Amino acid sequence: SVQLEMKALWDEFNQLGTEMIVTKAGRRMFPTFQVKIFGMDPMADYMLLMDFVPVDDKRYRQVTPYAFHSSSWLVAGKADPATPGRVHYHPDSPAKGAQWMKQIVSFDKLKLTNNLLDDNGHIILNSMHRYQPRFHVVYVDPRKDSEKYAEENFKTFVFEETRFTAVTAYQNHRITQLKIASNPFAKGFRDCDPEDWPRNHRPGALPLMSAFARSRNPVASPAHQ
Amino acid sequence: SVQLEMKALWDEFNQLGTEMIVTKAGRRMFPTFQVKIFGMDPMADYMLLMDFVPVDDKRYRQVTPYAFHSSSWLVAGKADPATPGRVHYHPDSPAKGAQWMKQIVSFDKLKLTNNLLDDNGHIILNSMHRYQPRFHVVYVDPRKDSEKYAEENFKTFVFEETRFTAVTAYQNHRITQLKIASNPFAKGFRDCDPEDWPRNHRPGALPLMSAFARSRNPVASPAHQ
DNA sequence: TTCTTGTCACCTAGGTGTTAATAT
DNA sequence: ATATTAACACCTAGGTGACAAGAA
Repeated sequence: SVQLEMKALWDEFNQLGTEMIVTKAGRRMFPTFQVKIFGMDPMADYMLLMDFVPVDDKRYRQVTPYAFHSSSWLVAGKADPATPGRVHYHPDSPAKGAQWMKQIVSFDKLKLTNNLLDDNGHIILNSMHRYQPRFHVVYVDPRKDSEKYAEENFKTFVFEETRFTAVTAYQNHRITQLKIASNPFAKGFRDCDPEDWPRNHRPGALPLMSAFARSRNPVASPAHQ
Repeated sequence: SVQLEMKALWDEFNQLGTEMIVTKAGRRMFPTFQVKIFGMDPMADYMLLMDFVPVDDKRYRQVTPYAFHSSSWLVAGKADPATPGRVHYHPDSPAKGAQWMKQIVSFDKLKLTNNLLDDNGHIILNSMHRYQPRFHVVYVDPRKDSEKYAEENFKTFVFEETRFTAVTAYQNHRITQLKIASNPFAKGFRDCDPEDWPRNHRPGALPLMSAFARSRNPVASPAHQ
């Protein structure tokens, strides 16, 4: 069995409608997909991997800018042609069950891109489409004709609270604020509670949102030469 | 067969008498021990590891400060009691031969410590003693009674130019300068040739040494109160 | 006196959202 | 009008030798 780590945080994002940035160079997910695993054979080898499947066949649109705080999306038509269905193997694969079970397994090397020609092995997604991450455990069968048992050596786990919309820029300002509040790498954009987060964070108690229009980069205004 | 990477740099250090810092928290080696590997069975599993053996049974002493530029050492007596003979497994172990051969194998996670009670799995060495790094390749024998074949499934490689003296502070100023000149993390201490190194570096052409007594930290000179 | 320790400024390396400019 | 890109300030995380103070 598998337990999703940081479930409370995932739930908080999911309630607002999680968005994940995709870039040409590849962007990590936040929250990071992390799991605790139970019930493996400690001595057997396993491969761990993830893939991403479309939640529906729709393409989404930004809502009018003045509803930026809203979490609503407009359906903009049918989905774009499917992207190459890549998978991401956890870099420690293959490893023994004992190794996988003795600590949290973190997919923090996984990156999302919208570059259809990506050759860094990143996961390719269509922006403005919704995706469901999936987690797969593959038992490395020592038998010679292991291909025949592929079916039974394969187990898939889906956590619906990890669904998200791929975007090139955040659409919902509350998602932006929750990312800033909870991702250590975005600390530079925080306004308040320099020490209250994430130590004393209770899920459900949302952080104070900062004023919308605060300029934090007074430098470098090339001013349209 | 195995080929040592950055051999020219190792030679340059070795000529001066390589020193490696050991600290309580653990310090990486520089140069980093890196190898290219040839002739493995691409489909077989291997473990790669390193250990460190004393070069002699001597303890060394600092020479008088006014000979700081010299690379000479005084023998200070017999070696201290041997440290726990730890080994460092390359973190990617075990992996297929194909995986090991397709790129340079770098032991950049290996750290040296002088803390006999270290529980971070670092290599424990005695300061002021000389050591020879060794590189071992272990074939993971799929046979049930693999223990019996341990002898033949084991191969050791020694590069004498990687010998060094463990120290808590550099003894030879020319070693310090060569470290500063060639280690990217020490760039803050460089005086000259901000771009000539290491791009245009030819082994044998030693970098210009900076003036000995140049204060780069004008702050905090308590001046012997 | 010789050696070790802990702190520090200064780097490398790379993950954030912001912003202005560009593309569609 | 909407979506994407690239440069950037500002972080996290951690690897350097210098230095002063402490230990042996």
